[in-house]
Amino acid sequence: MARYQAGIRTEERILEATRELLGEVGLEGTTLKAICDRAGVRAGSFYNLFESKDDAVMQVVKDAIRAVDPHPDKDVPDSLRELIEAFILFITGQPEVARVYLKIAISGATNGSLGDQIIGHHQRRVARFAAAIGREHPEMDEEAAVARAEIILAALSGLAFMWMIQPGFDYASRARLVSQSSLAPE
Amino acid sequence: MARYQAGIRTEERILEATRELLGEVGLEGTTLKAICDRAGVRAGSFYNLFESKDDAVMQVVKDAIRAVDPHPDKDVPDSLRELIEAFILFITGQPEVARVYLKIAISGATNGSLGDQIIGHHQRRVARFAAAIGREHPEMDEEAAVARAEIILAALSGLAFMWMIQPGFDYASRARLVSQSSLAPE
DNA sequence: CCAAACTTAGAGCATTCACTCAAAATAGAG
DNA sequence: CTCTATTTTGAGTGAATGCTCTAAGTTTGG
Repeated sequence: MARYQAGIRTEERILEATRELLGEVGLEGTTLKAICDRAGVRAGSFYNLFESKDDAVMQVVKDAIRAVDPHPDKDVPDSLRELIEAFILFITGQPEVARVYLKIAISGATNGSLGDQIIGHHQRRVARFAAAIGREHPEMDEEAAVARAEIILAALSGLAFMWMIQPGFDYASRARLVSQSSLAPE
Repeated sequence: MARYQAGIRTEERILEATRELLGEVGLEGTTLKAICDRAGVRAGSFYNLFESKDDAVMQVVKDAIRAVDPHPDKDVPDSLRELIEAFILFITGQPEVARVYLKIAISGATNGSLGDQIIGHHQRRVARFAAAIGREHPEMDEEAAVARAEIILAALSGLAFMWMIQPGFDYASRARLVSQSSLAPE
């Protein structure tokens, strides 16, 4: 299954087109035709490289998350502060991709693989936050750490929600308040 | 424009069908055909009574909000605690309609009238929360009251988000913690 | 019972969507 | 250069979608 250069470049063009469209016109406007038009490709080529439209969208979302992941190589444990900063960067750095993420997550897992994958990612994120909290507060039992992780993520998500509705909302600084208050002793 | 009884009953059946469908299959599954099938009505009748599909969805969402509104008659000012309880009731009482609300809000106002209306409603809600806070804390200036209202709504929304992703999440009690902490002096 | 107003039916329209497929074109290894 | 594997094309499919329109039917007030 040796790839040719042409195919690899086409794949990149398609992902770039998908990323741009998600940013410009949201998930609704990111149709297959729109992706193909922008990438300068016909539908057949798209399906030679991707399983489905959702496949391409999911890759873009995953890339965006990965781009701000503090330690994509899994061996280094991350601090809560780093994780929170990564979340802030994810929301502020690619707001429209983040919007898609939240939207799909809210839509639930009934919609098929896209929702399933994002919810799965979210739950792994909760676990990662909880692990960091557990590491920094050894006196806390696991249940309490998970509860705190959920609250922190709820706050970060809720602030993101407000920001997306009210463009003037100062997301980053409010989110850092969450960081401070959550890092303080109970 | 005197209404006949038949038309009024049909309108109610359509709204009931829409409400049920939003709860059972979400916004995606609530198609015109599904609504009409369940209401036992043809498309023509639907459009005799509603401007568009979004019109019917919007009425359902508005009704749900209104049903838990502490003081629909505007003269009585509401307390912050009442407003928070109303929000909790909105989320827990009709979770799937609330899901639709959050989803449309996140989708933004570019999607047309549905998004516009929900964002408008949201902003009125912020103002109402801020007014209640201002009433209960006369020493606080207006800007601070608005900021606090935004944070409270962000927390409530974020918790709702978590609940929708993790069904085991105990929304009501966590949300009441927001209530307590936000009612405490600064 | 009449007539005007309102309601309903239901076929059908125009559009959009994600996706398929067989054949032509091209790239790359030997 | 040749031969094979990969890539690209682009018309086409079938299934949805929201919505329209006209003719027929029903309700209501007088």
